[in-house]
Amino acid sequence: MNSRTATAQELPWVPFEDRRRARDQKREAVLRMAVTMFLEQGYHRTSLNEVATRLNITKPALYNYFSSKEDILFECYRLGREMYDESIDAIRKQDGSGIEKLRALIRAYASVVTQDFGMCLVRLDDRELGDKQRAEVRAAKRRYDAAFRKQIMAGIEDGSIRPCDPKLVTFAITGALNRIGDWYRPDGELPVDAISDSFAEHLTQGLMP
Amino acid sequence: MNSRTATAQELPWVPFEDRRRARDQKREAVLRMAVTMFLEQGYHRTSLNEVATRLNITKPALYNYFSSKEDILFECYRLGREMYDESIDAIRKQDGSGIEKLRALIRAYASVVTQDFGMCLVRLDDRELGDKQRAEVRAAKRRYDAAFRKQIMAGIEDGSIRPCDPKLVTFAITGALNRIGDWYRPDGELPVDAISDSFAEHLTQGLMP
DNA sequence: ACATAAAGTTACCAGTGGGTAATATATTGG
DNA sequence: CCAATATATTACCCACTGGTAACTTTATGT
Repeated sequence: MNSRTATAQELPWVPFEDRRRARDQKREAVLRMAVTMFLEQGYHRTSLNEVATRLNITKPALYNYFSSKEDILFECYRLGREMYDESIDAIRKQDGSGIEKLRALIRAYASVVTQDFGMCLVRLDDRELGDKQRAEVRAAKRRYDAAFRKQIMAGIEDGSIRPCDPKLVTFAITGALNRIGDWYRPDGELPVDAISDSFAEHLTQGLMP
Repeated sequence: MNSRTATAQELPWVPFEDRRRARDQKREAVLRMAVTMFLEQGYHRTSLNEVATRLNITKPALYNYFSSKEDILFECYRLGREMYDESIDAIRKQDGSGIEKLRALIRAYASVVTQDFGMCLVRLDDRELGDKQRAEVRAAKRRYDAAFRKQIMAGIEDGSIRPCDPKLVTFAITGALNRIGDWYRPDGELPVDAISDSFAEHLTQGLMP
């Protein structure tokens, strides 16, 4: 709980001076604070006043970096999406049997979904966004889903996974993975590695021929 | 009040009962509409004005049945909880091997989680509730979790499930199940039975000795 | 050192939404 | 028919929040 407490971050705004920091760093600091608070309290229950106060600035200052609250949320999604995209691309380039790559995919996904920006993609409600931005986010989500499905089909192809319904199996796997954010605590007793290993194991155990 | 109670034993109890029933029906209609809209649009984006309008009444009329918006939400949770409790109790009384009962539990849970009141328990944010009510809801969620965990342990006991970490396996199973509400559509091509069968199959496949 | 732009602050606005008070309207029991 | 009760409506209030305007302060380039 405390390890993710909002004030625990390092702030580019020291109460008084030393405000000579790069714009991008400040922008990112806003995003880090925002995503943390959105996850902690929920999007609606987090006011921009609160976010600003915890950054040692005032609300209108946020509008130097973002055009709206929704914009902040969307940028959080963007950073999250980059994490997923990179992870998935990395796996795609690897080689190995279908089931091995599926396990790697599960582990990679688990490691992203346990971090703030990755978590926000599966825990925050994308219905807050406007049509265009929401469409972008949903397209990304569908791509991640498709990555799993393709990997399962590849496994069936090469015989490392026994025939099954890729769609339903994907739902089961991503469902289990997405929900990690609901119970995972960074300072808890279960390290990410243990979780991802166990999930990679258990969720693919029944898929072997 | 007192004189009415006395006369109530004679005859006119029936019309009174009728009235009370009418009231309960209306109350329930409010809840059904509310939960549907909460799930459709999200809790915050659903105003009581909207709910009332769709019921052909006005907002203050809602306060005849509920004391606050939060109260409405909590009562939705209550109905949902009843569904889970009944399902789980029914399974508990059955007999069969550990893994068979685990599969039954998965199927039962899936059938609840695809209905509005059941869905609201896993999709709506219980942080909207006040401390006391939230505690109640979370306690219920923990009980459902415990039901799975116990069932897995019982299966390990009787040899129908091979040794594993009940906690992590429970997380994986309930995670997959809870997320059904994110993609399930009542009018879609996948009937509930197909989903629950597939999940009961896939999620326990790797648990056999 | 000074002009200028960037970055912050104070003060404020407007829309929204939960909730209430006063009131009107049926419905029921006597 | 009358009194009482339940139920609904209209007309509000008020707190909060996202967002903006105008002004002040700070940093920077020449």
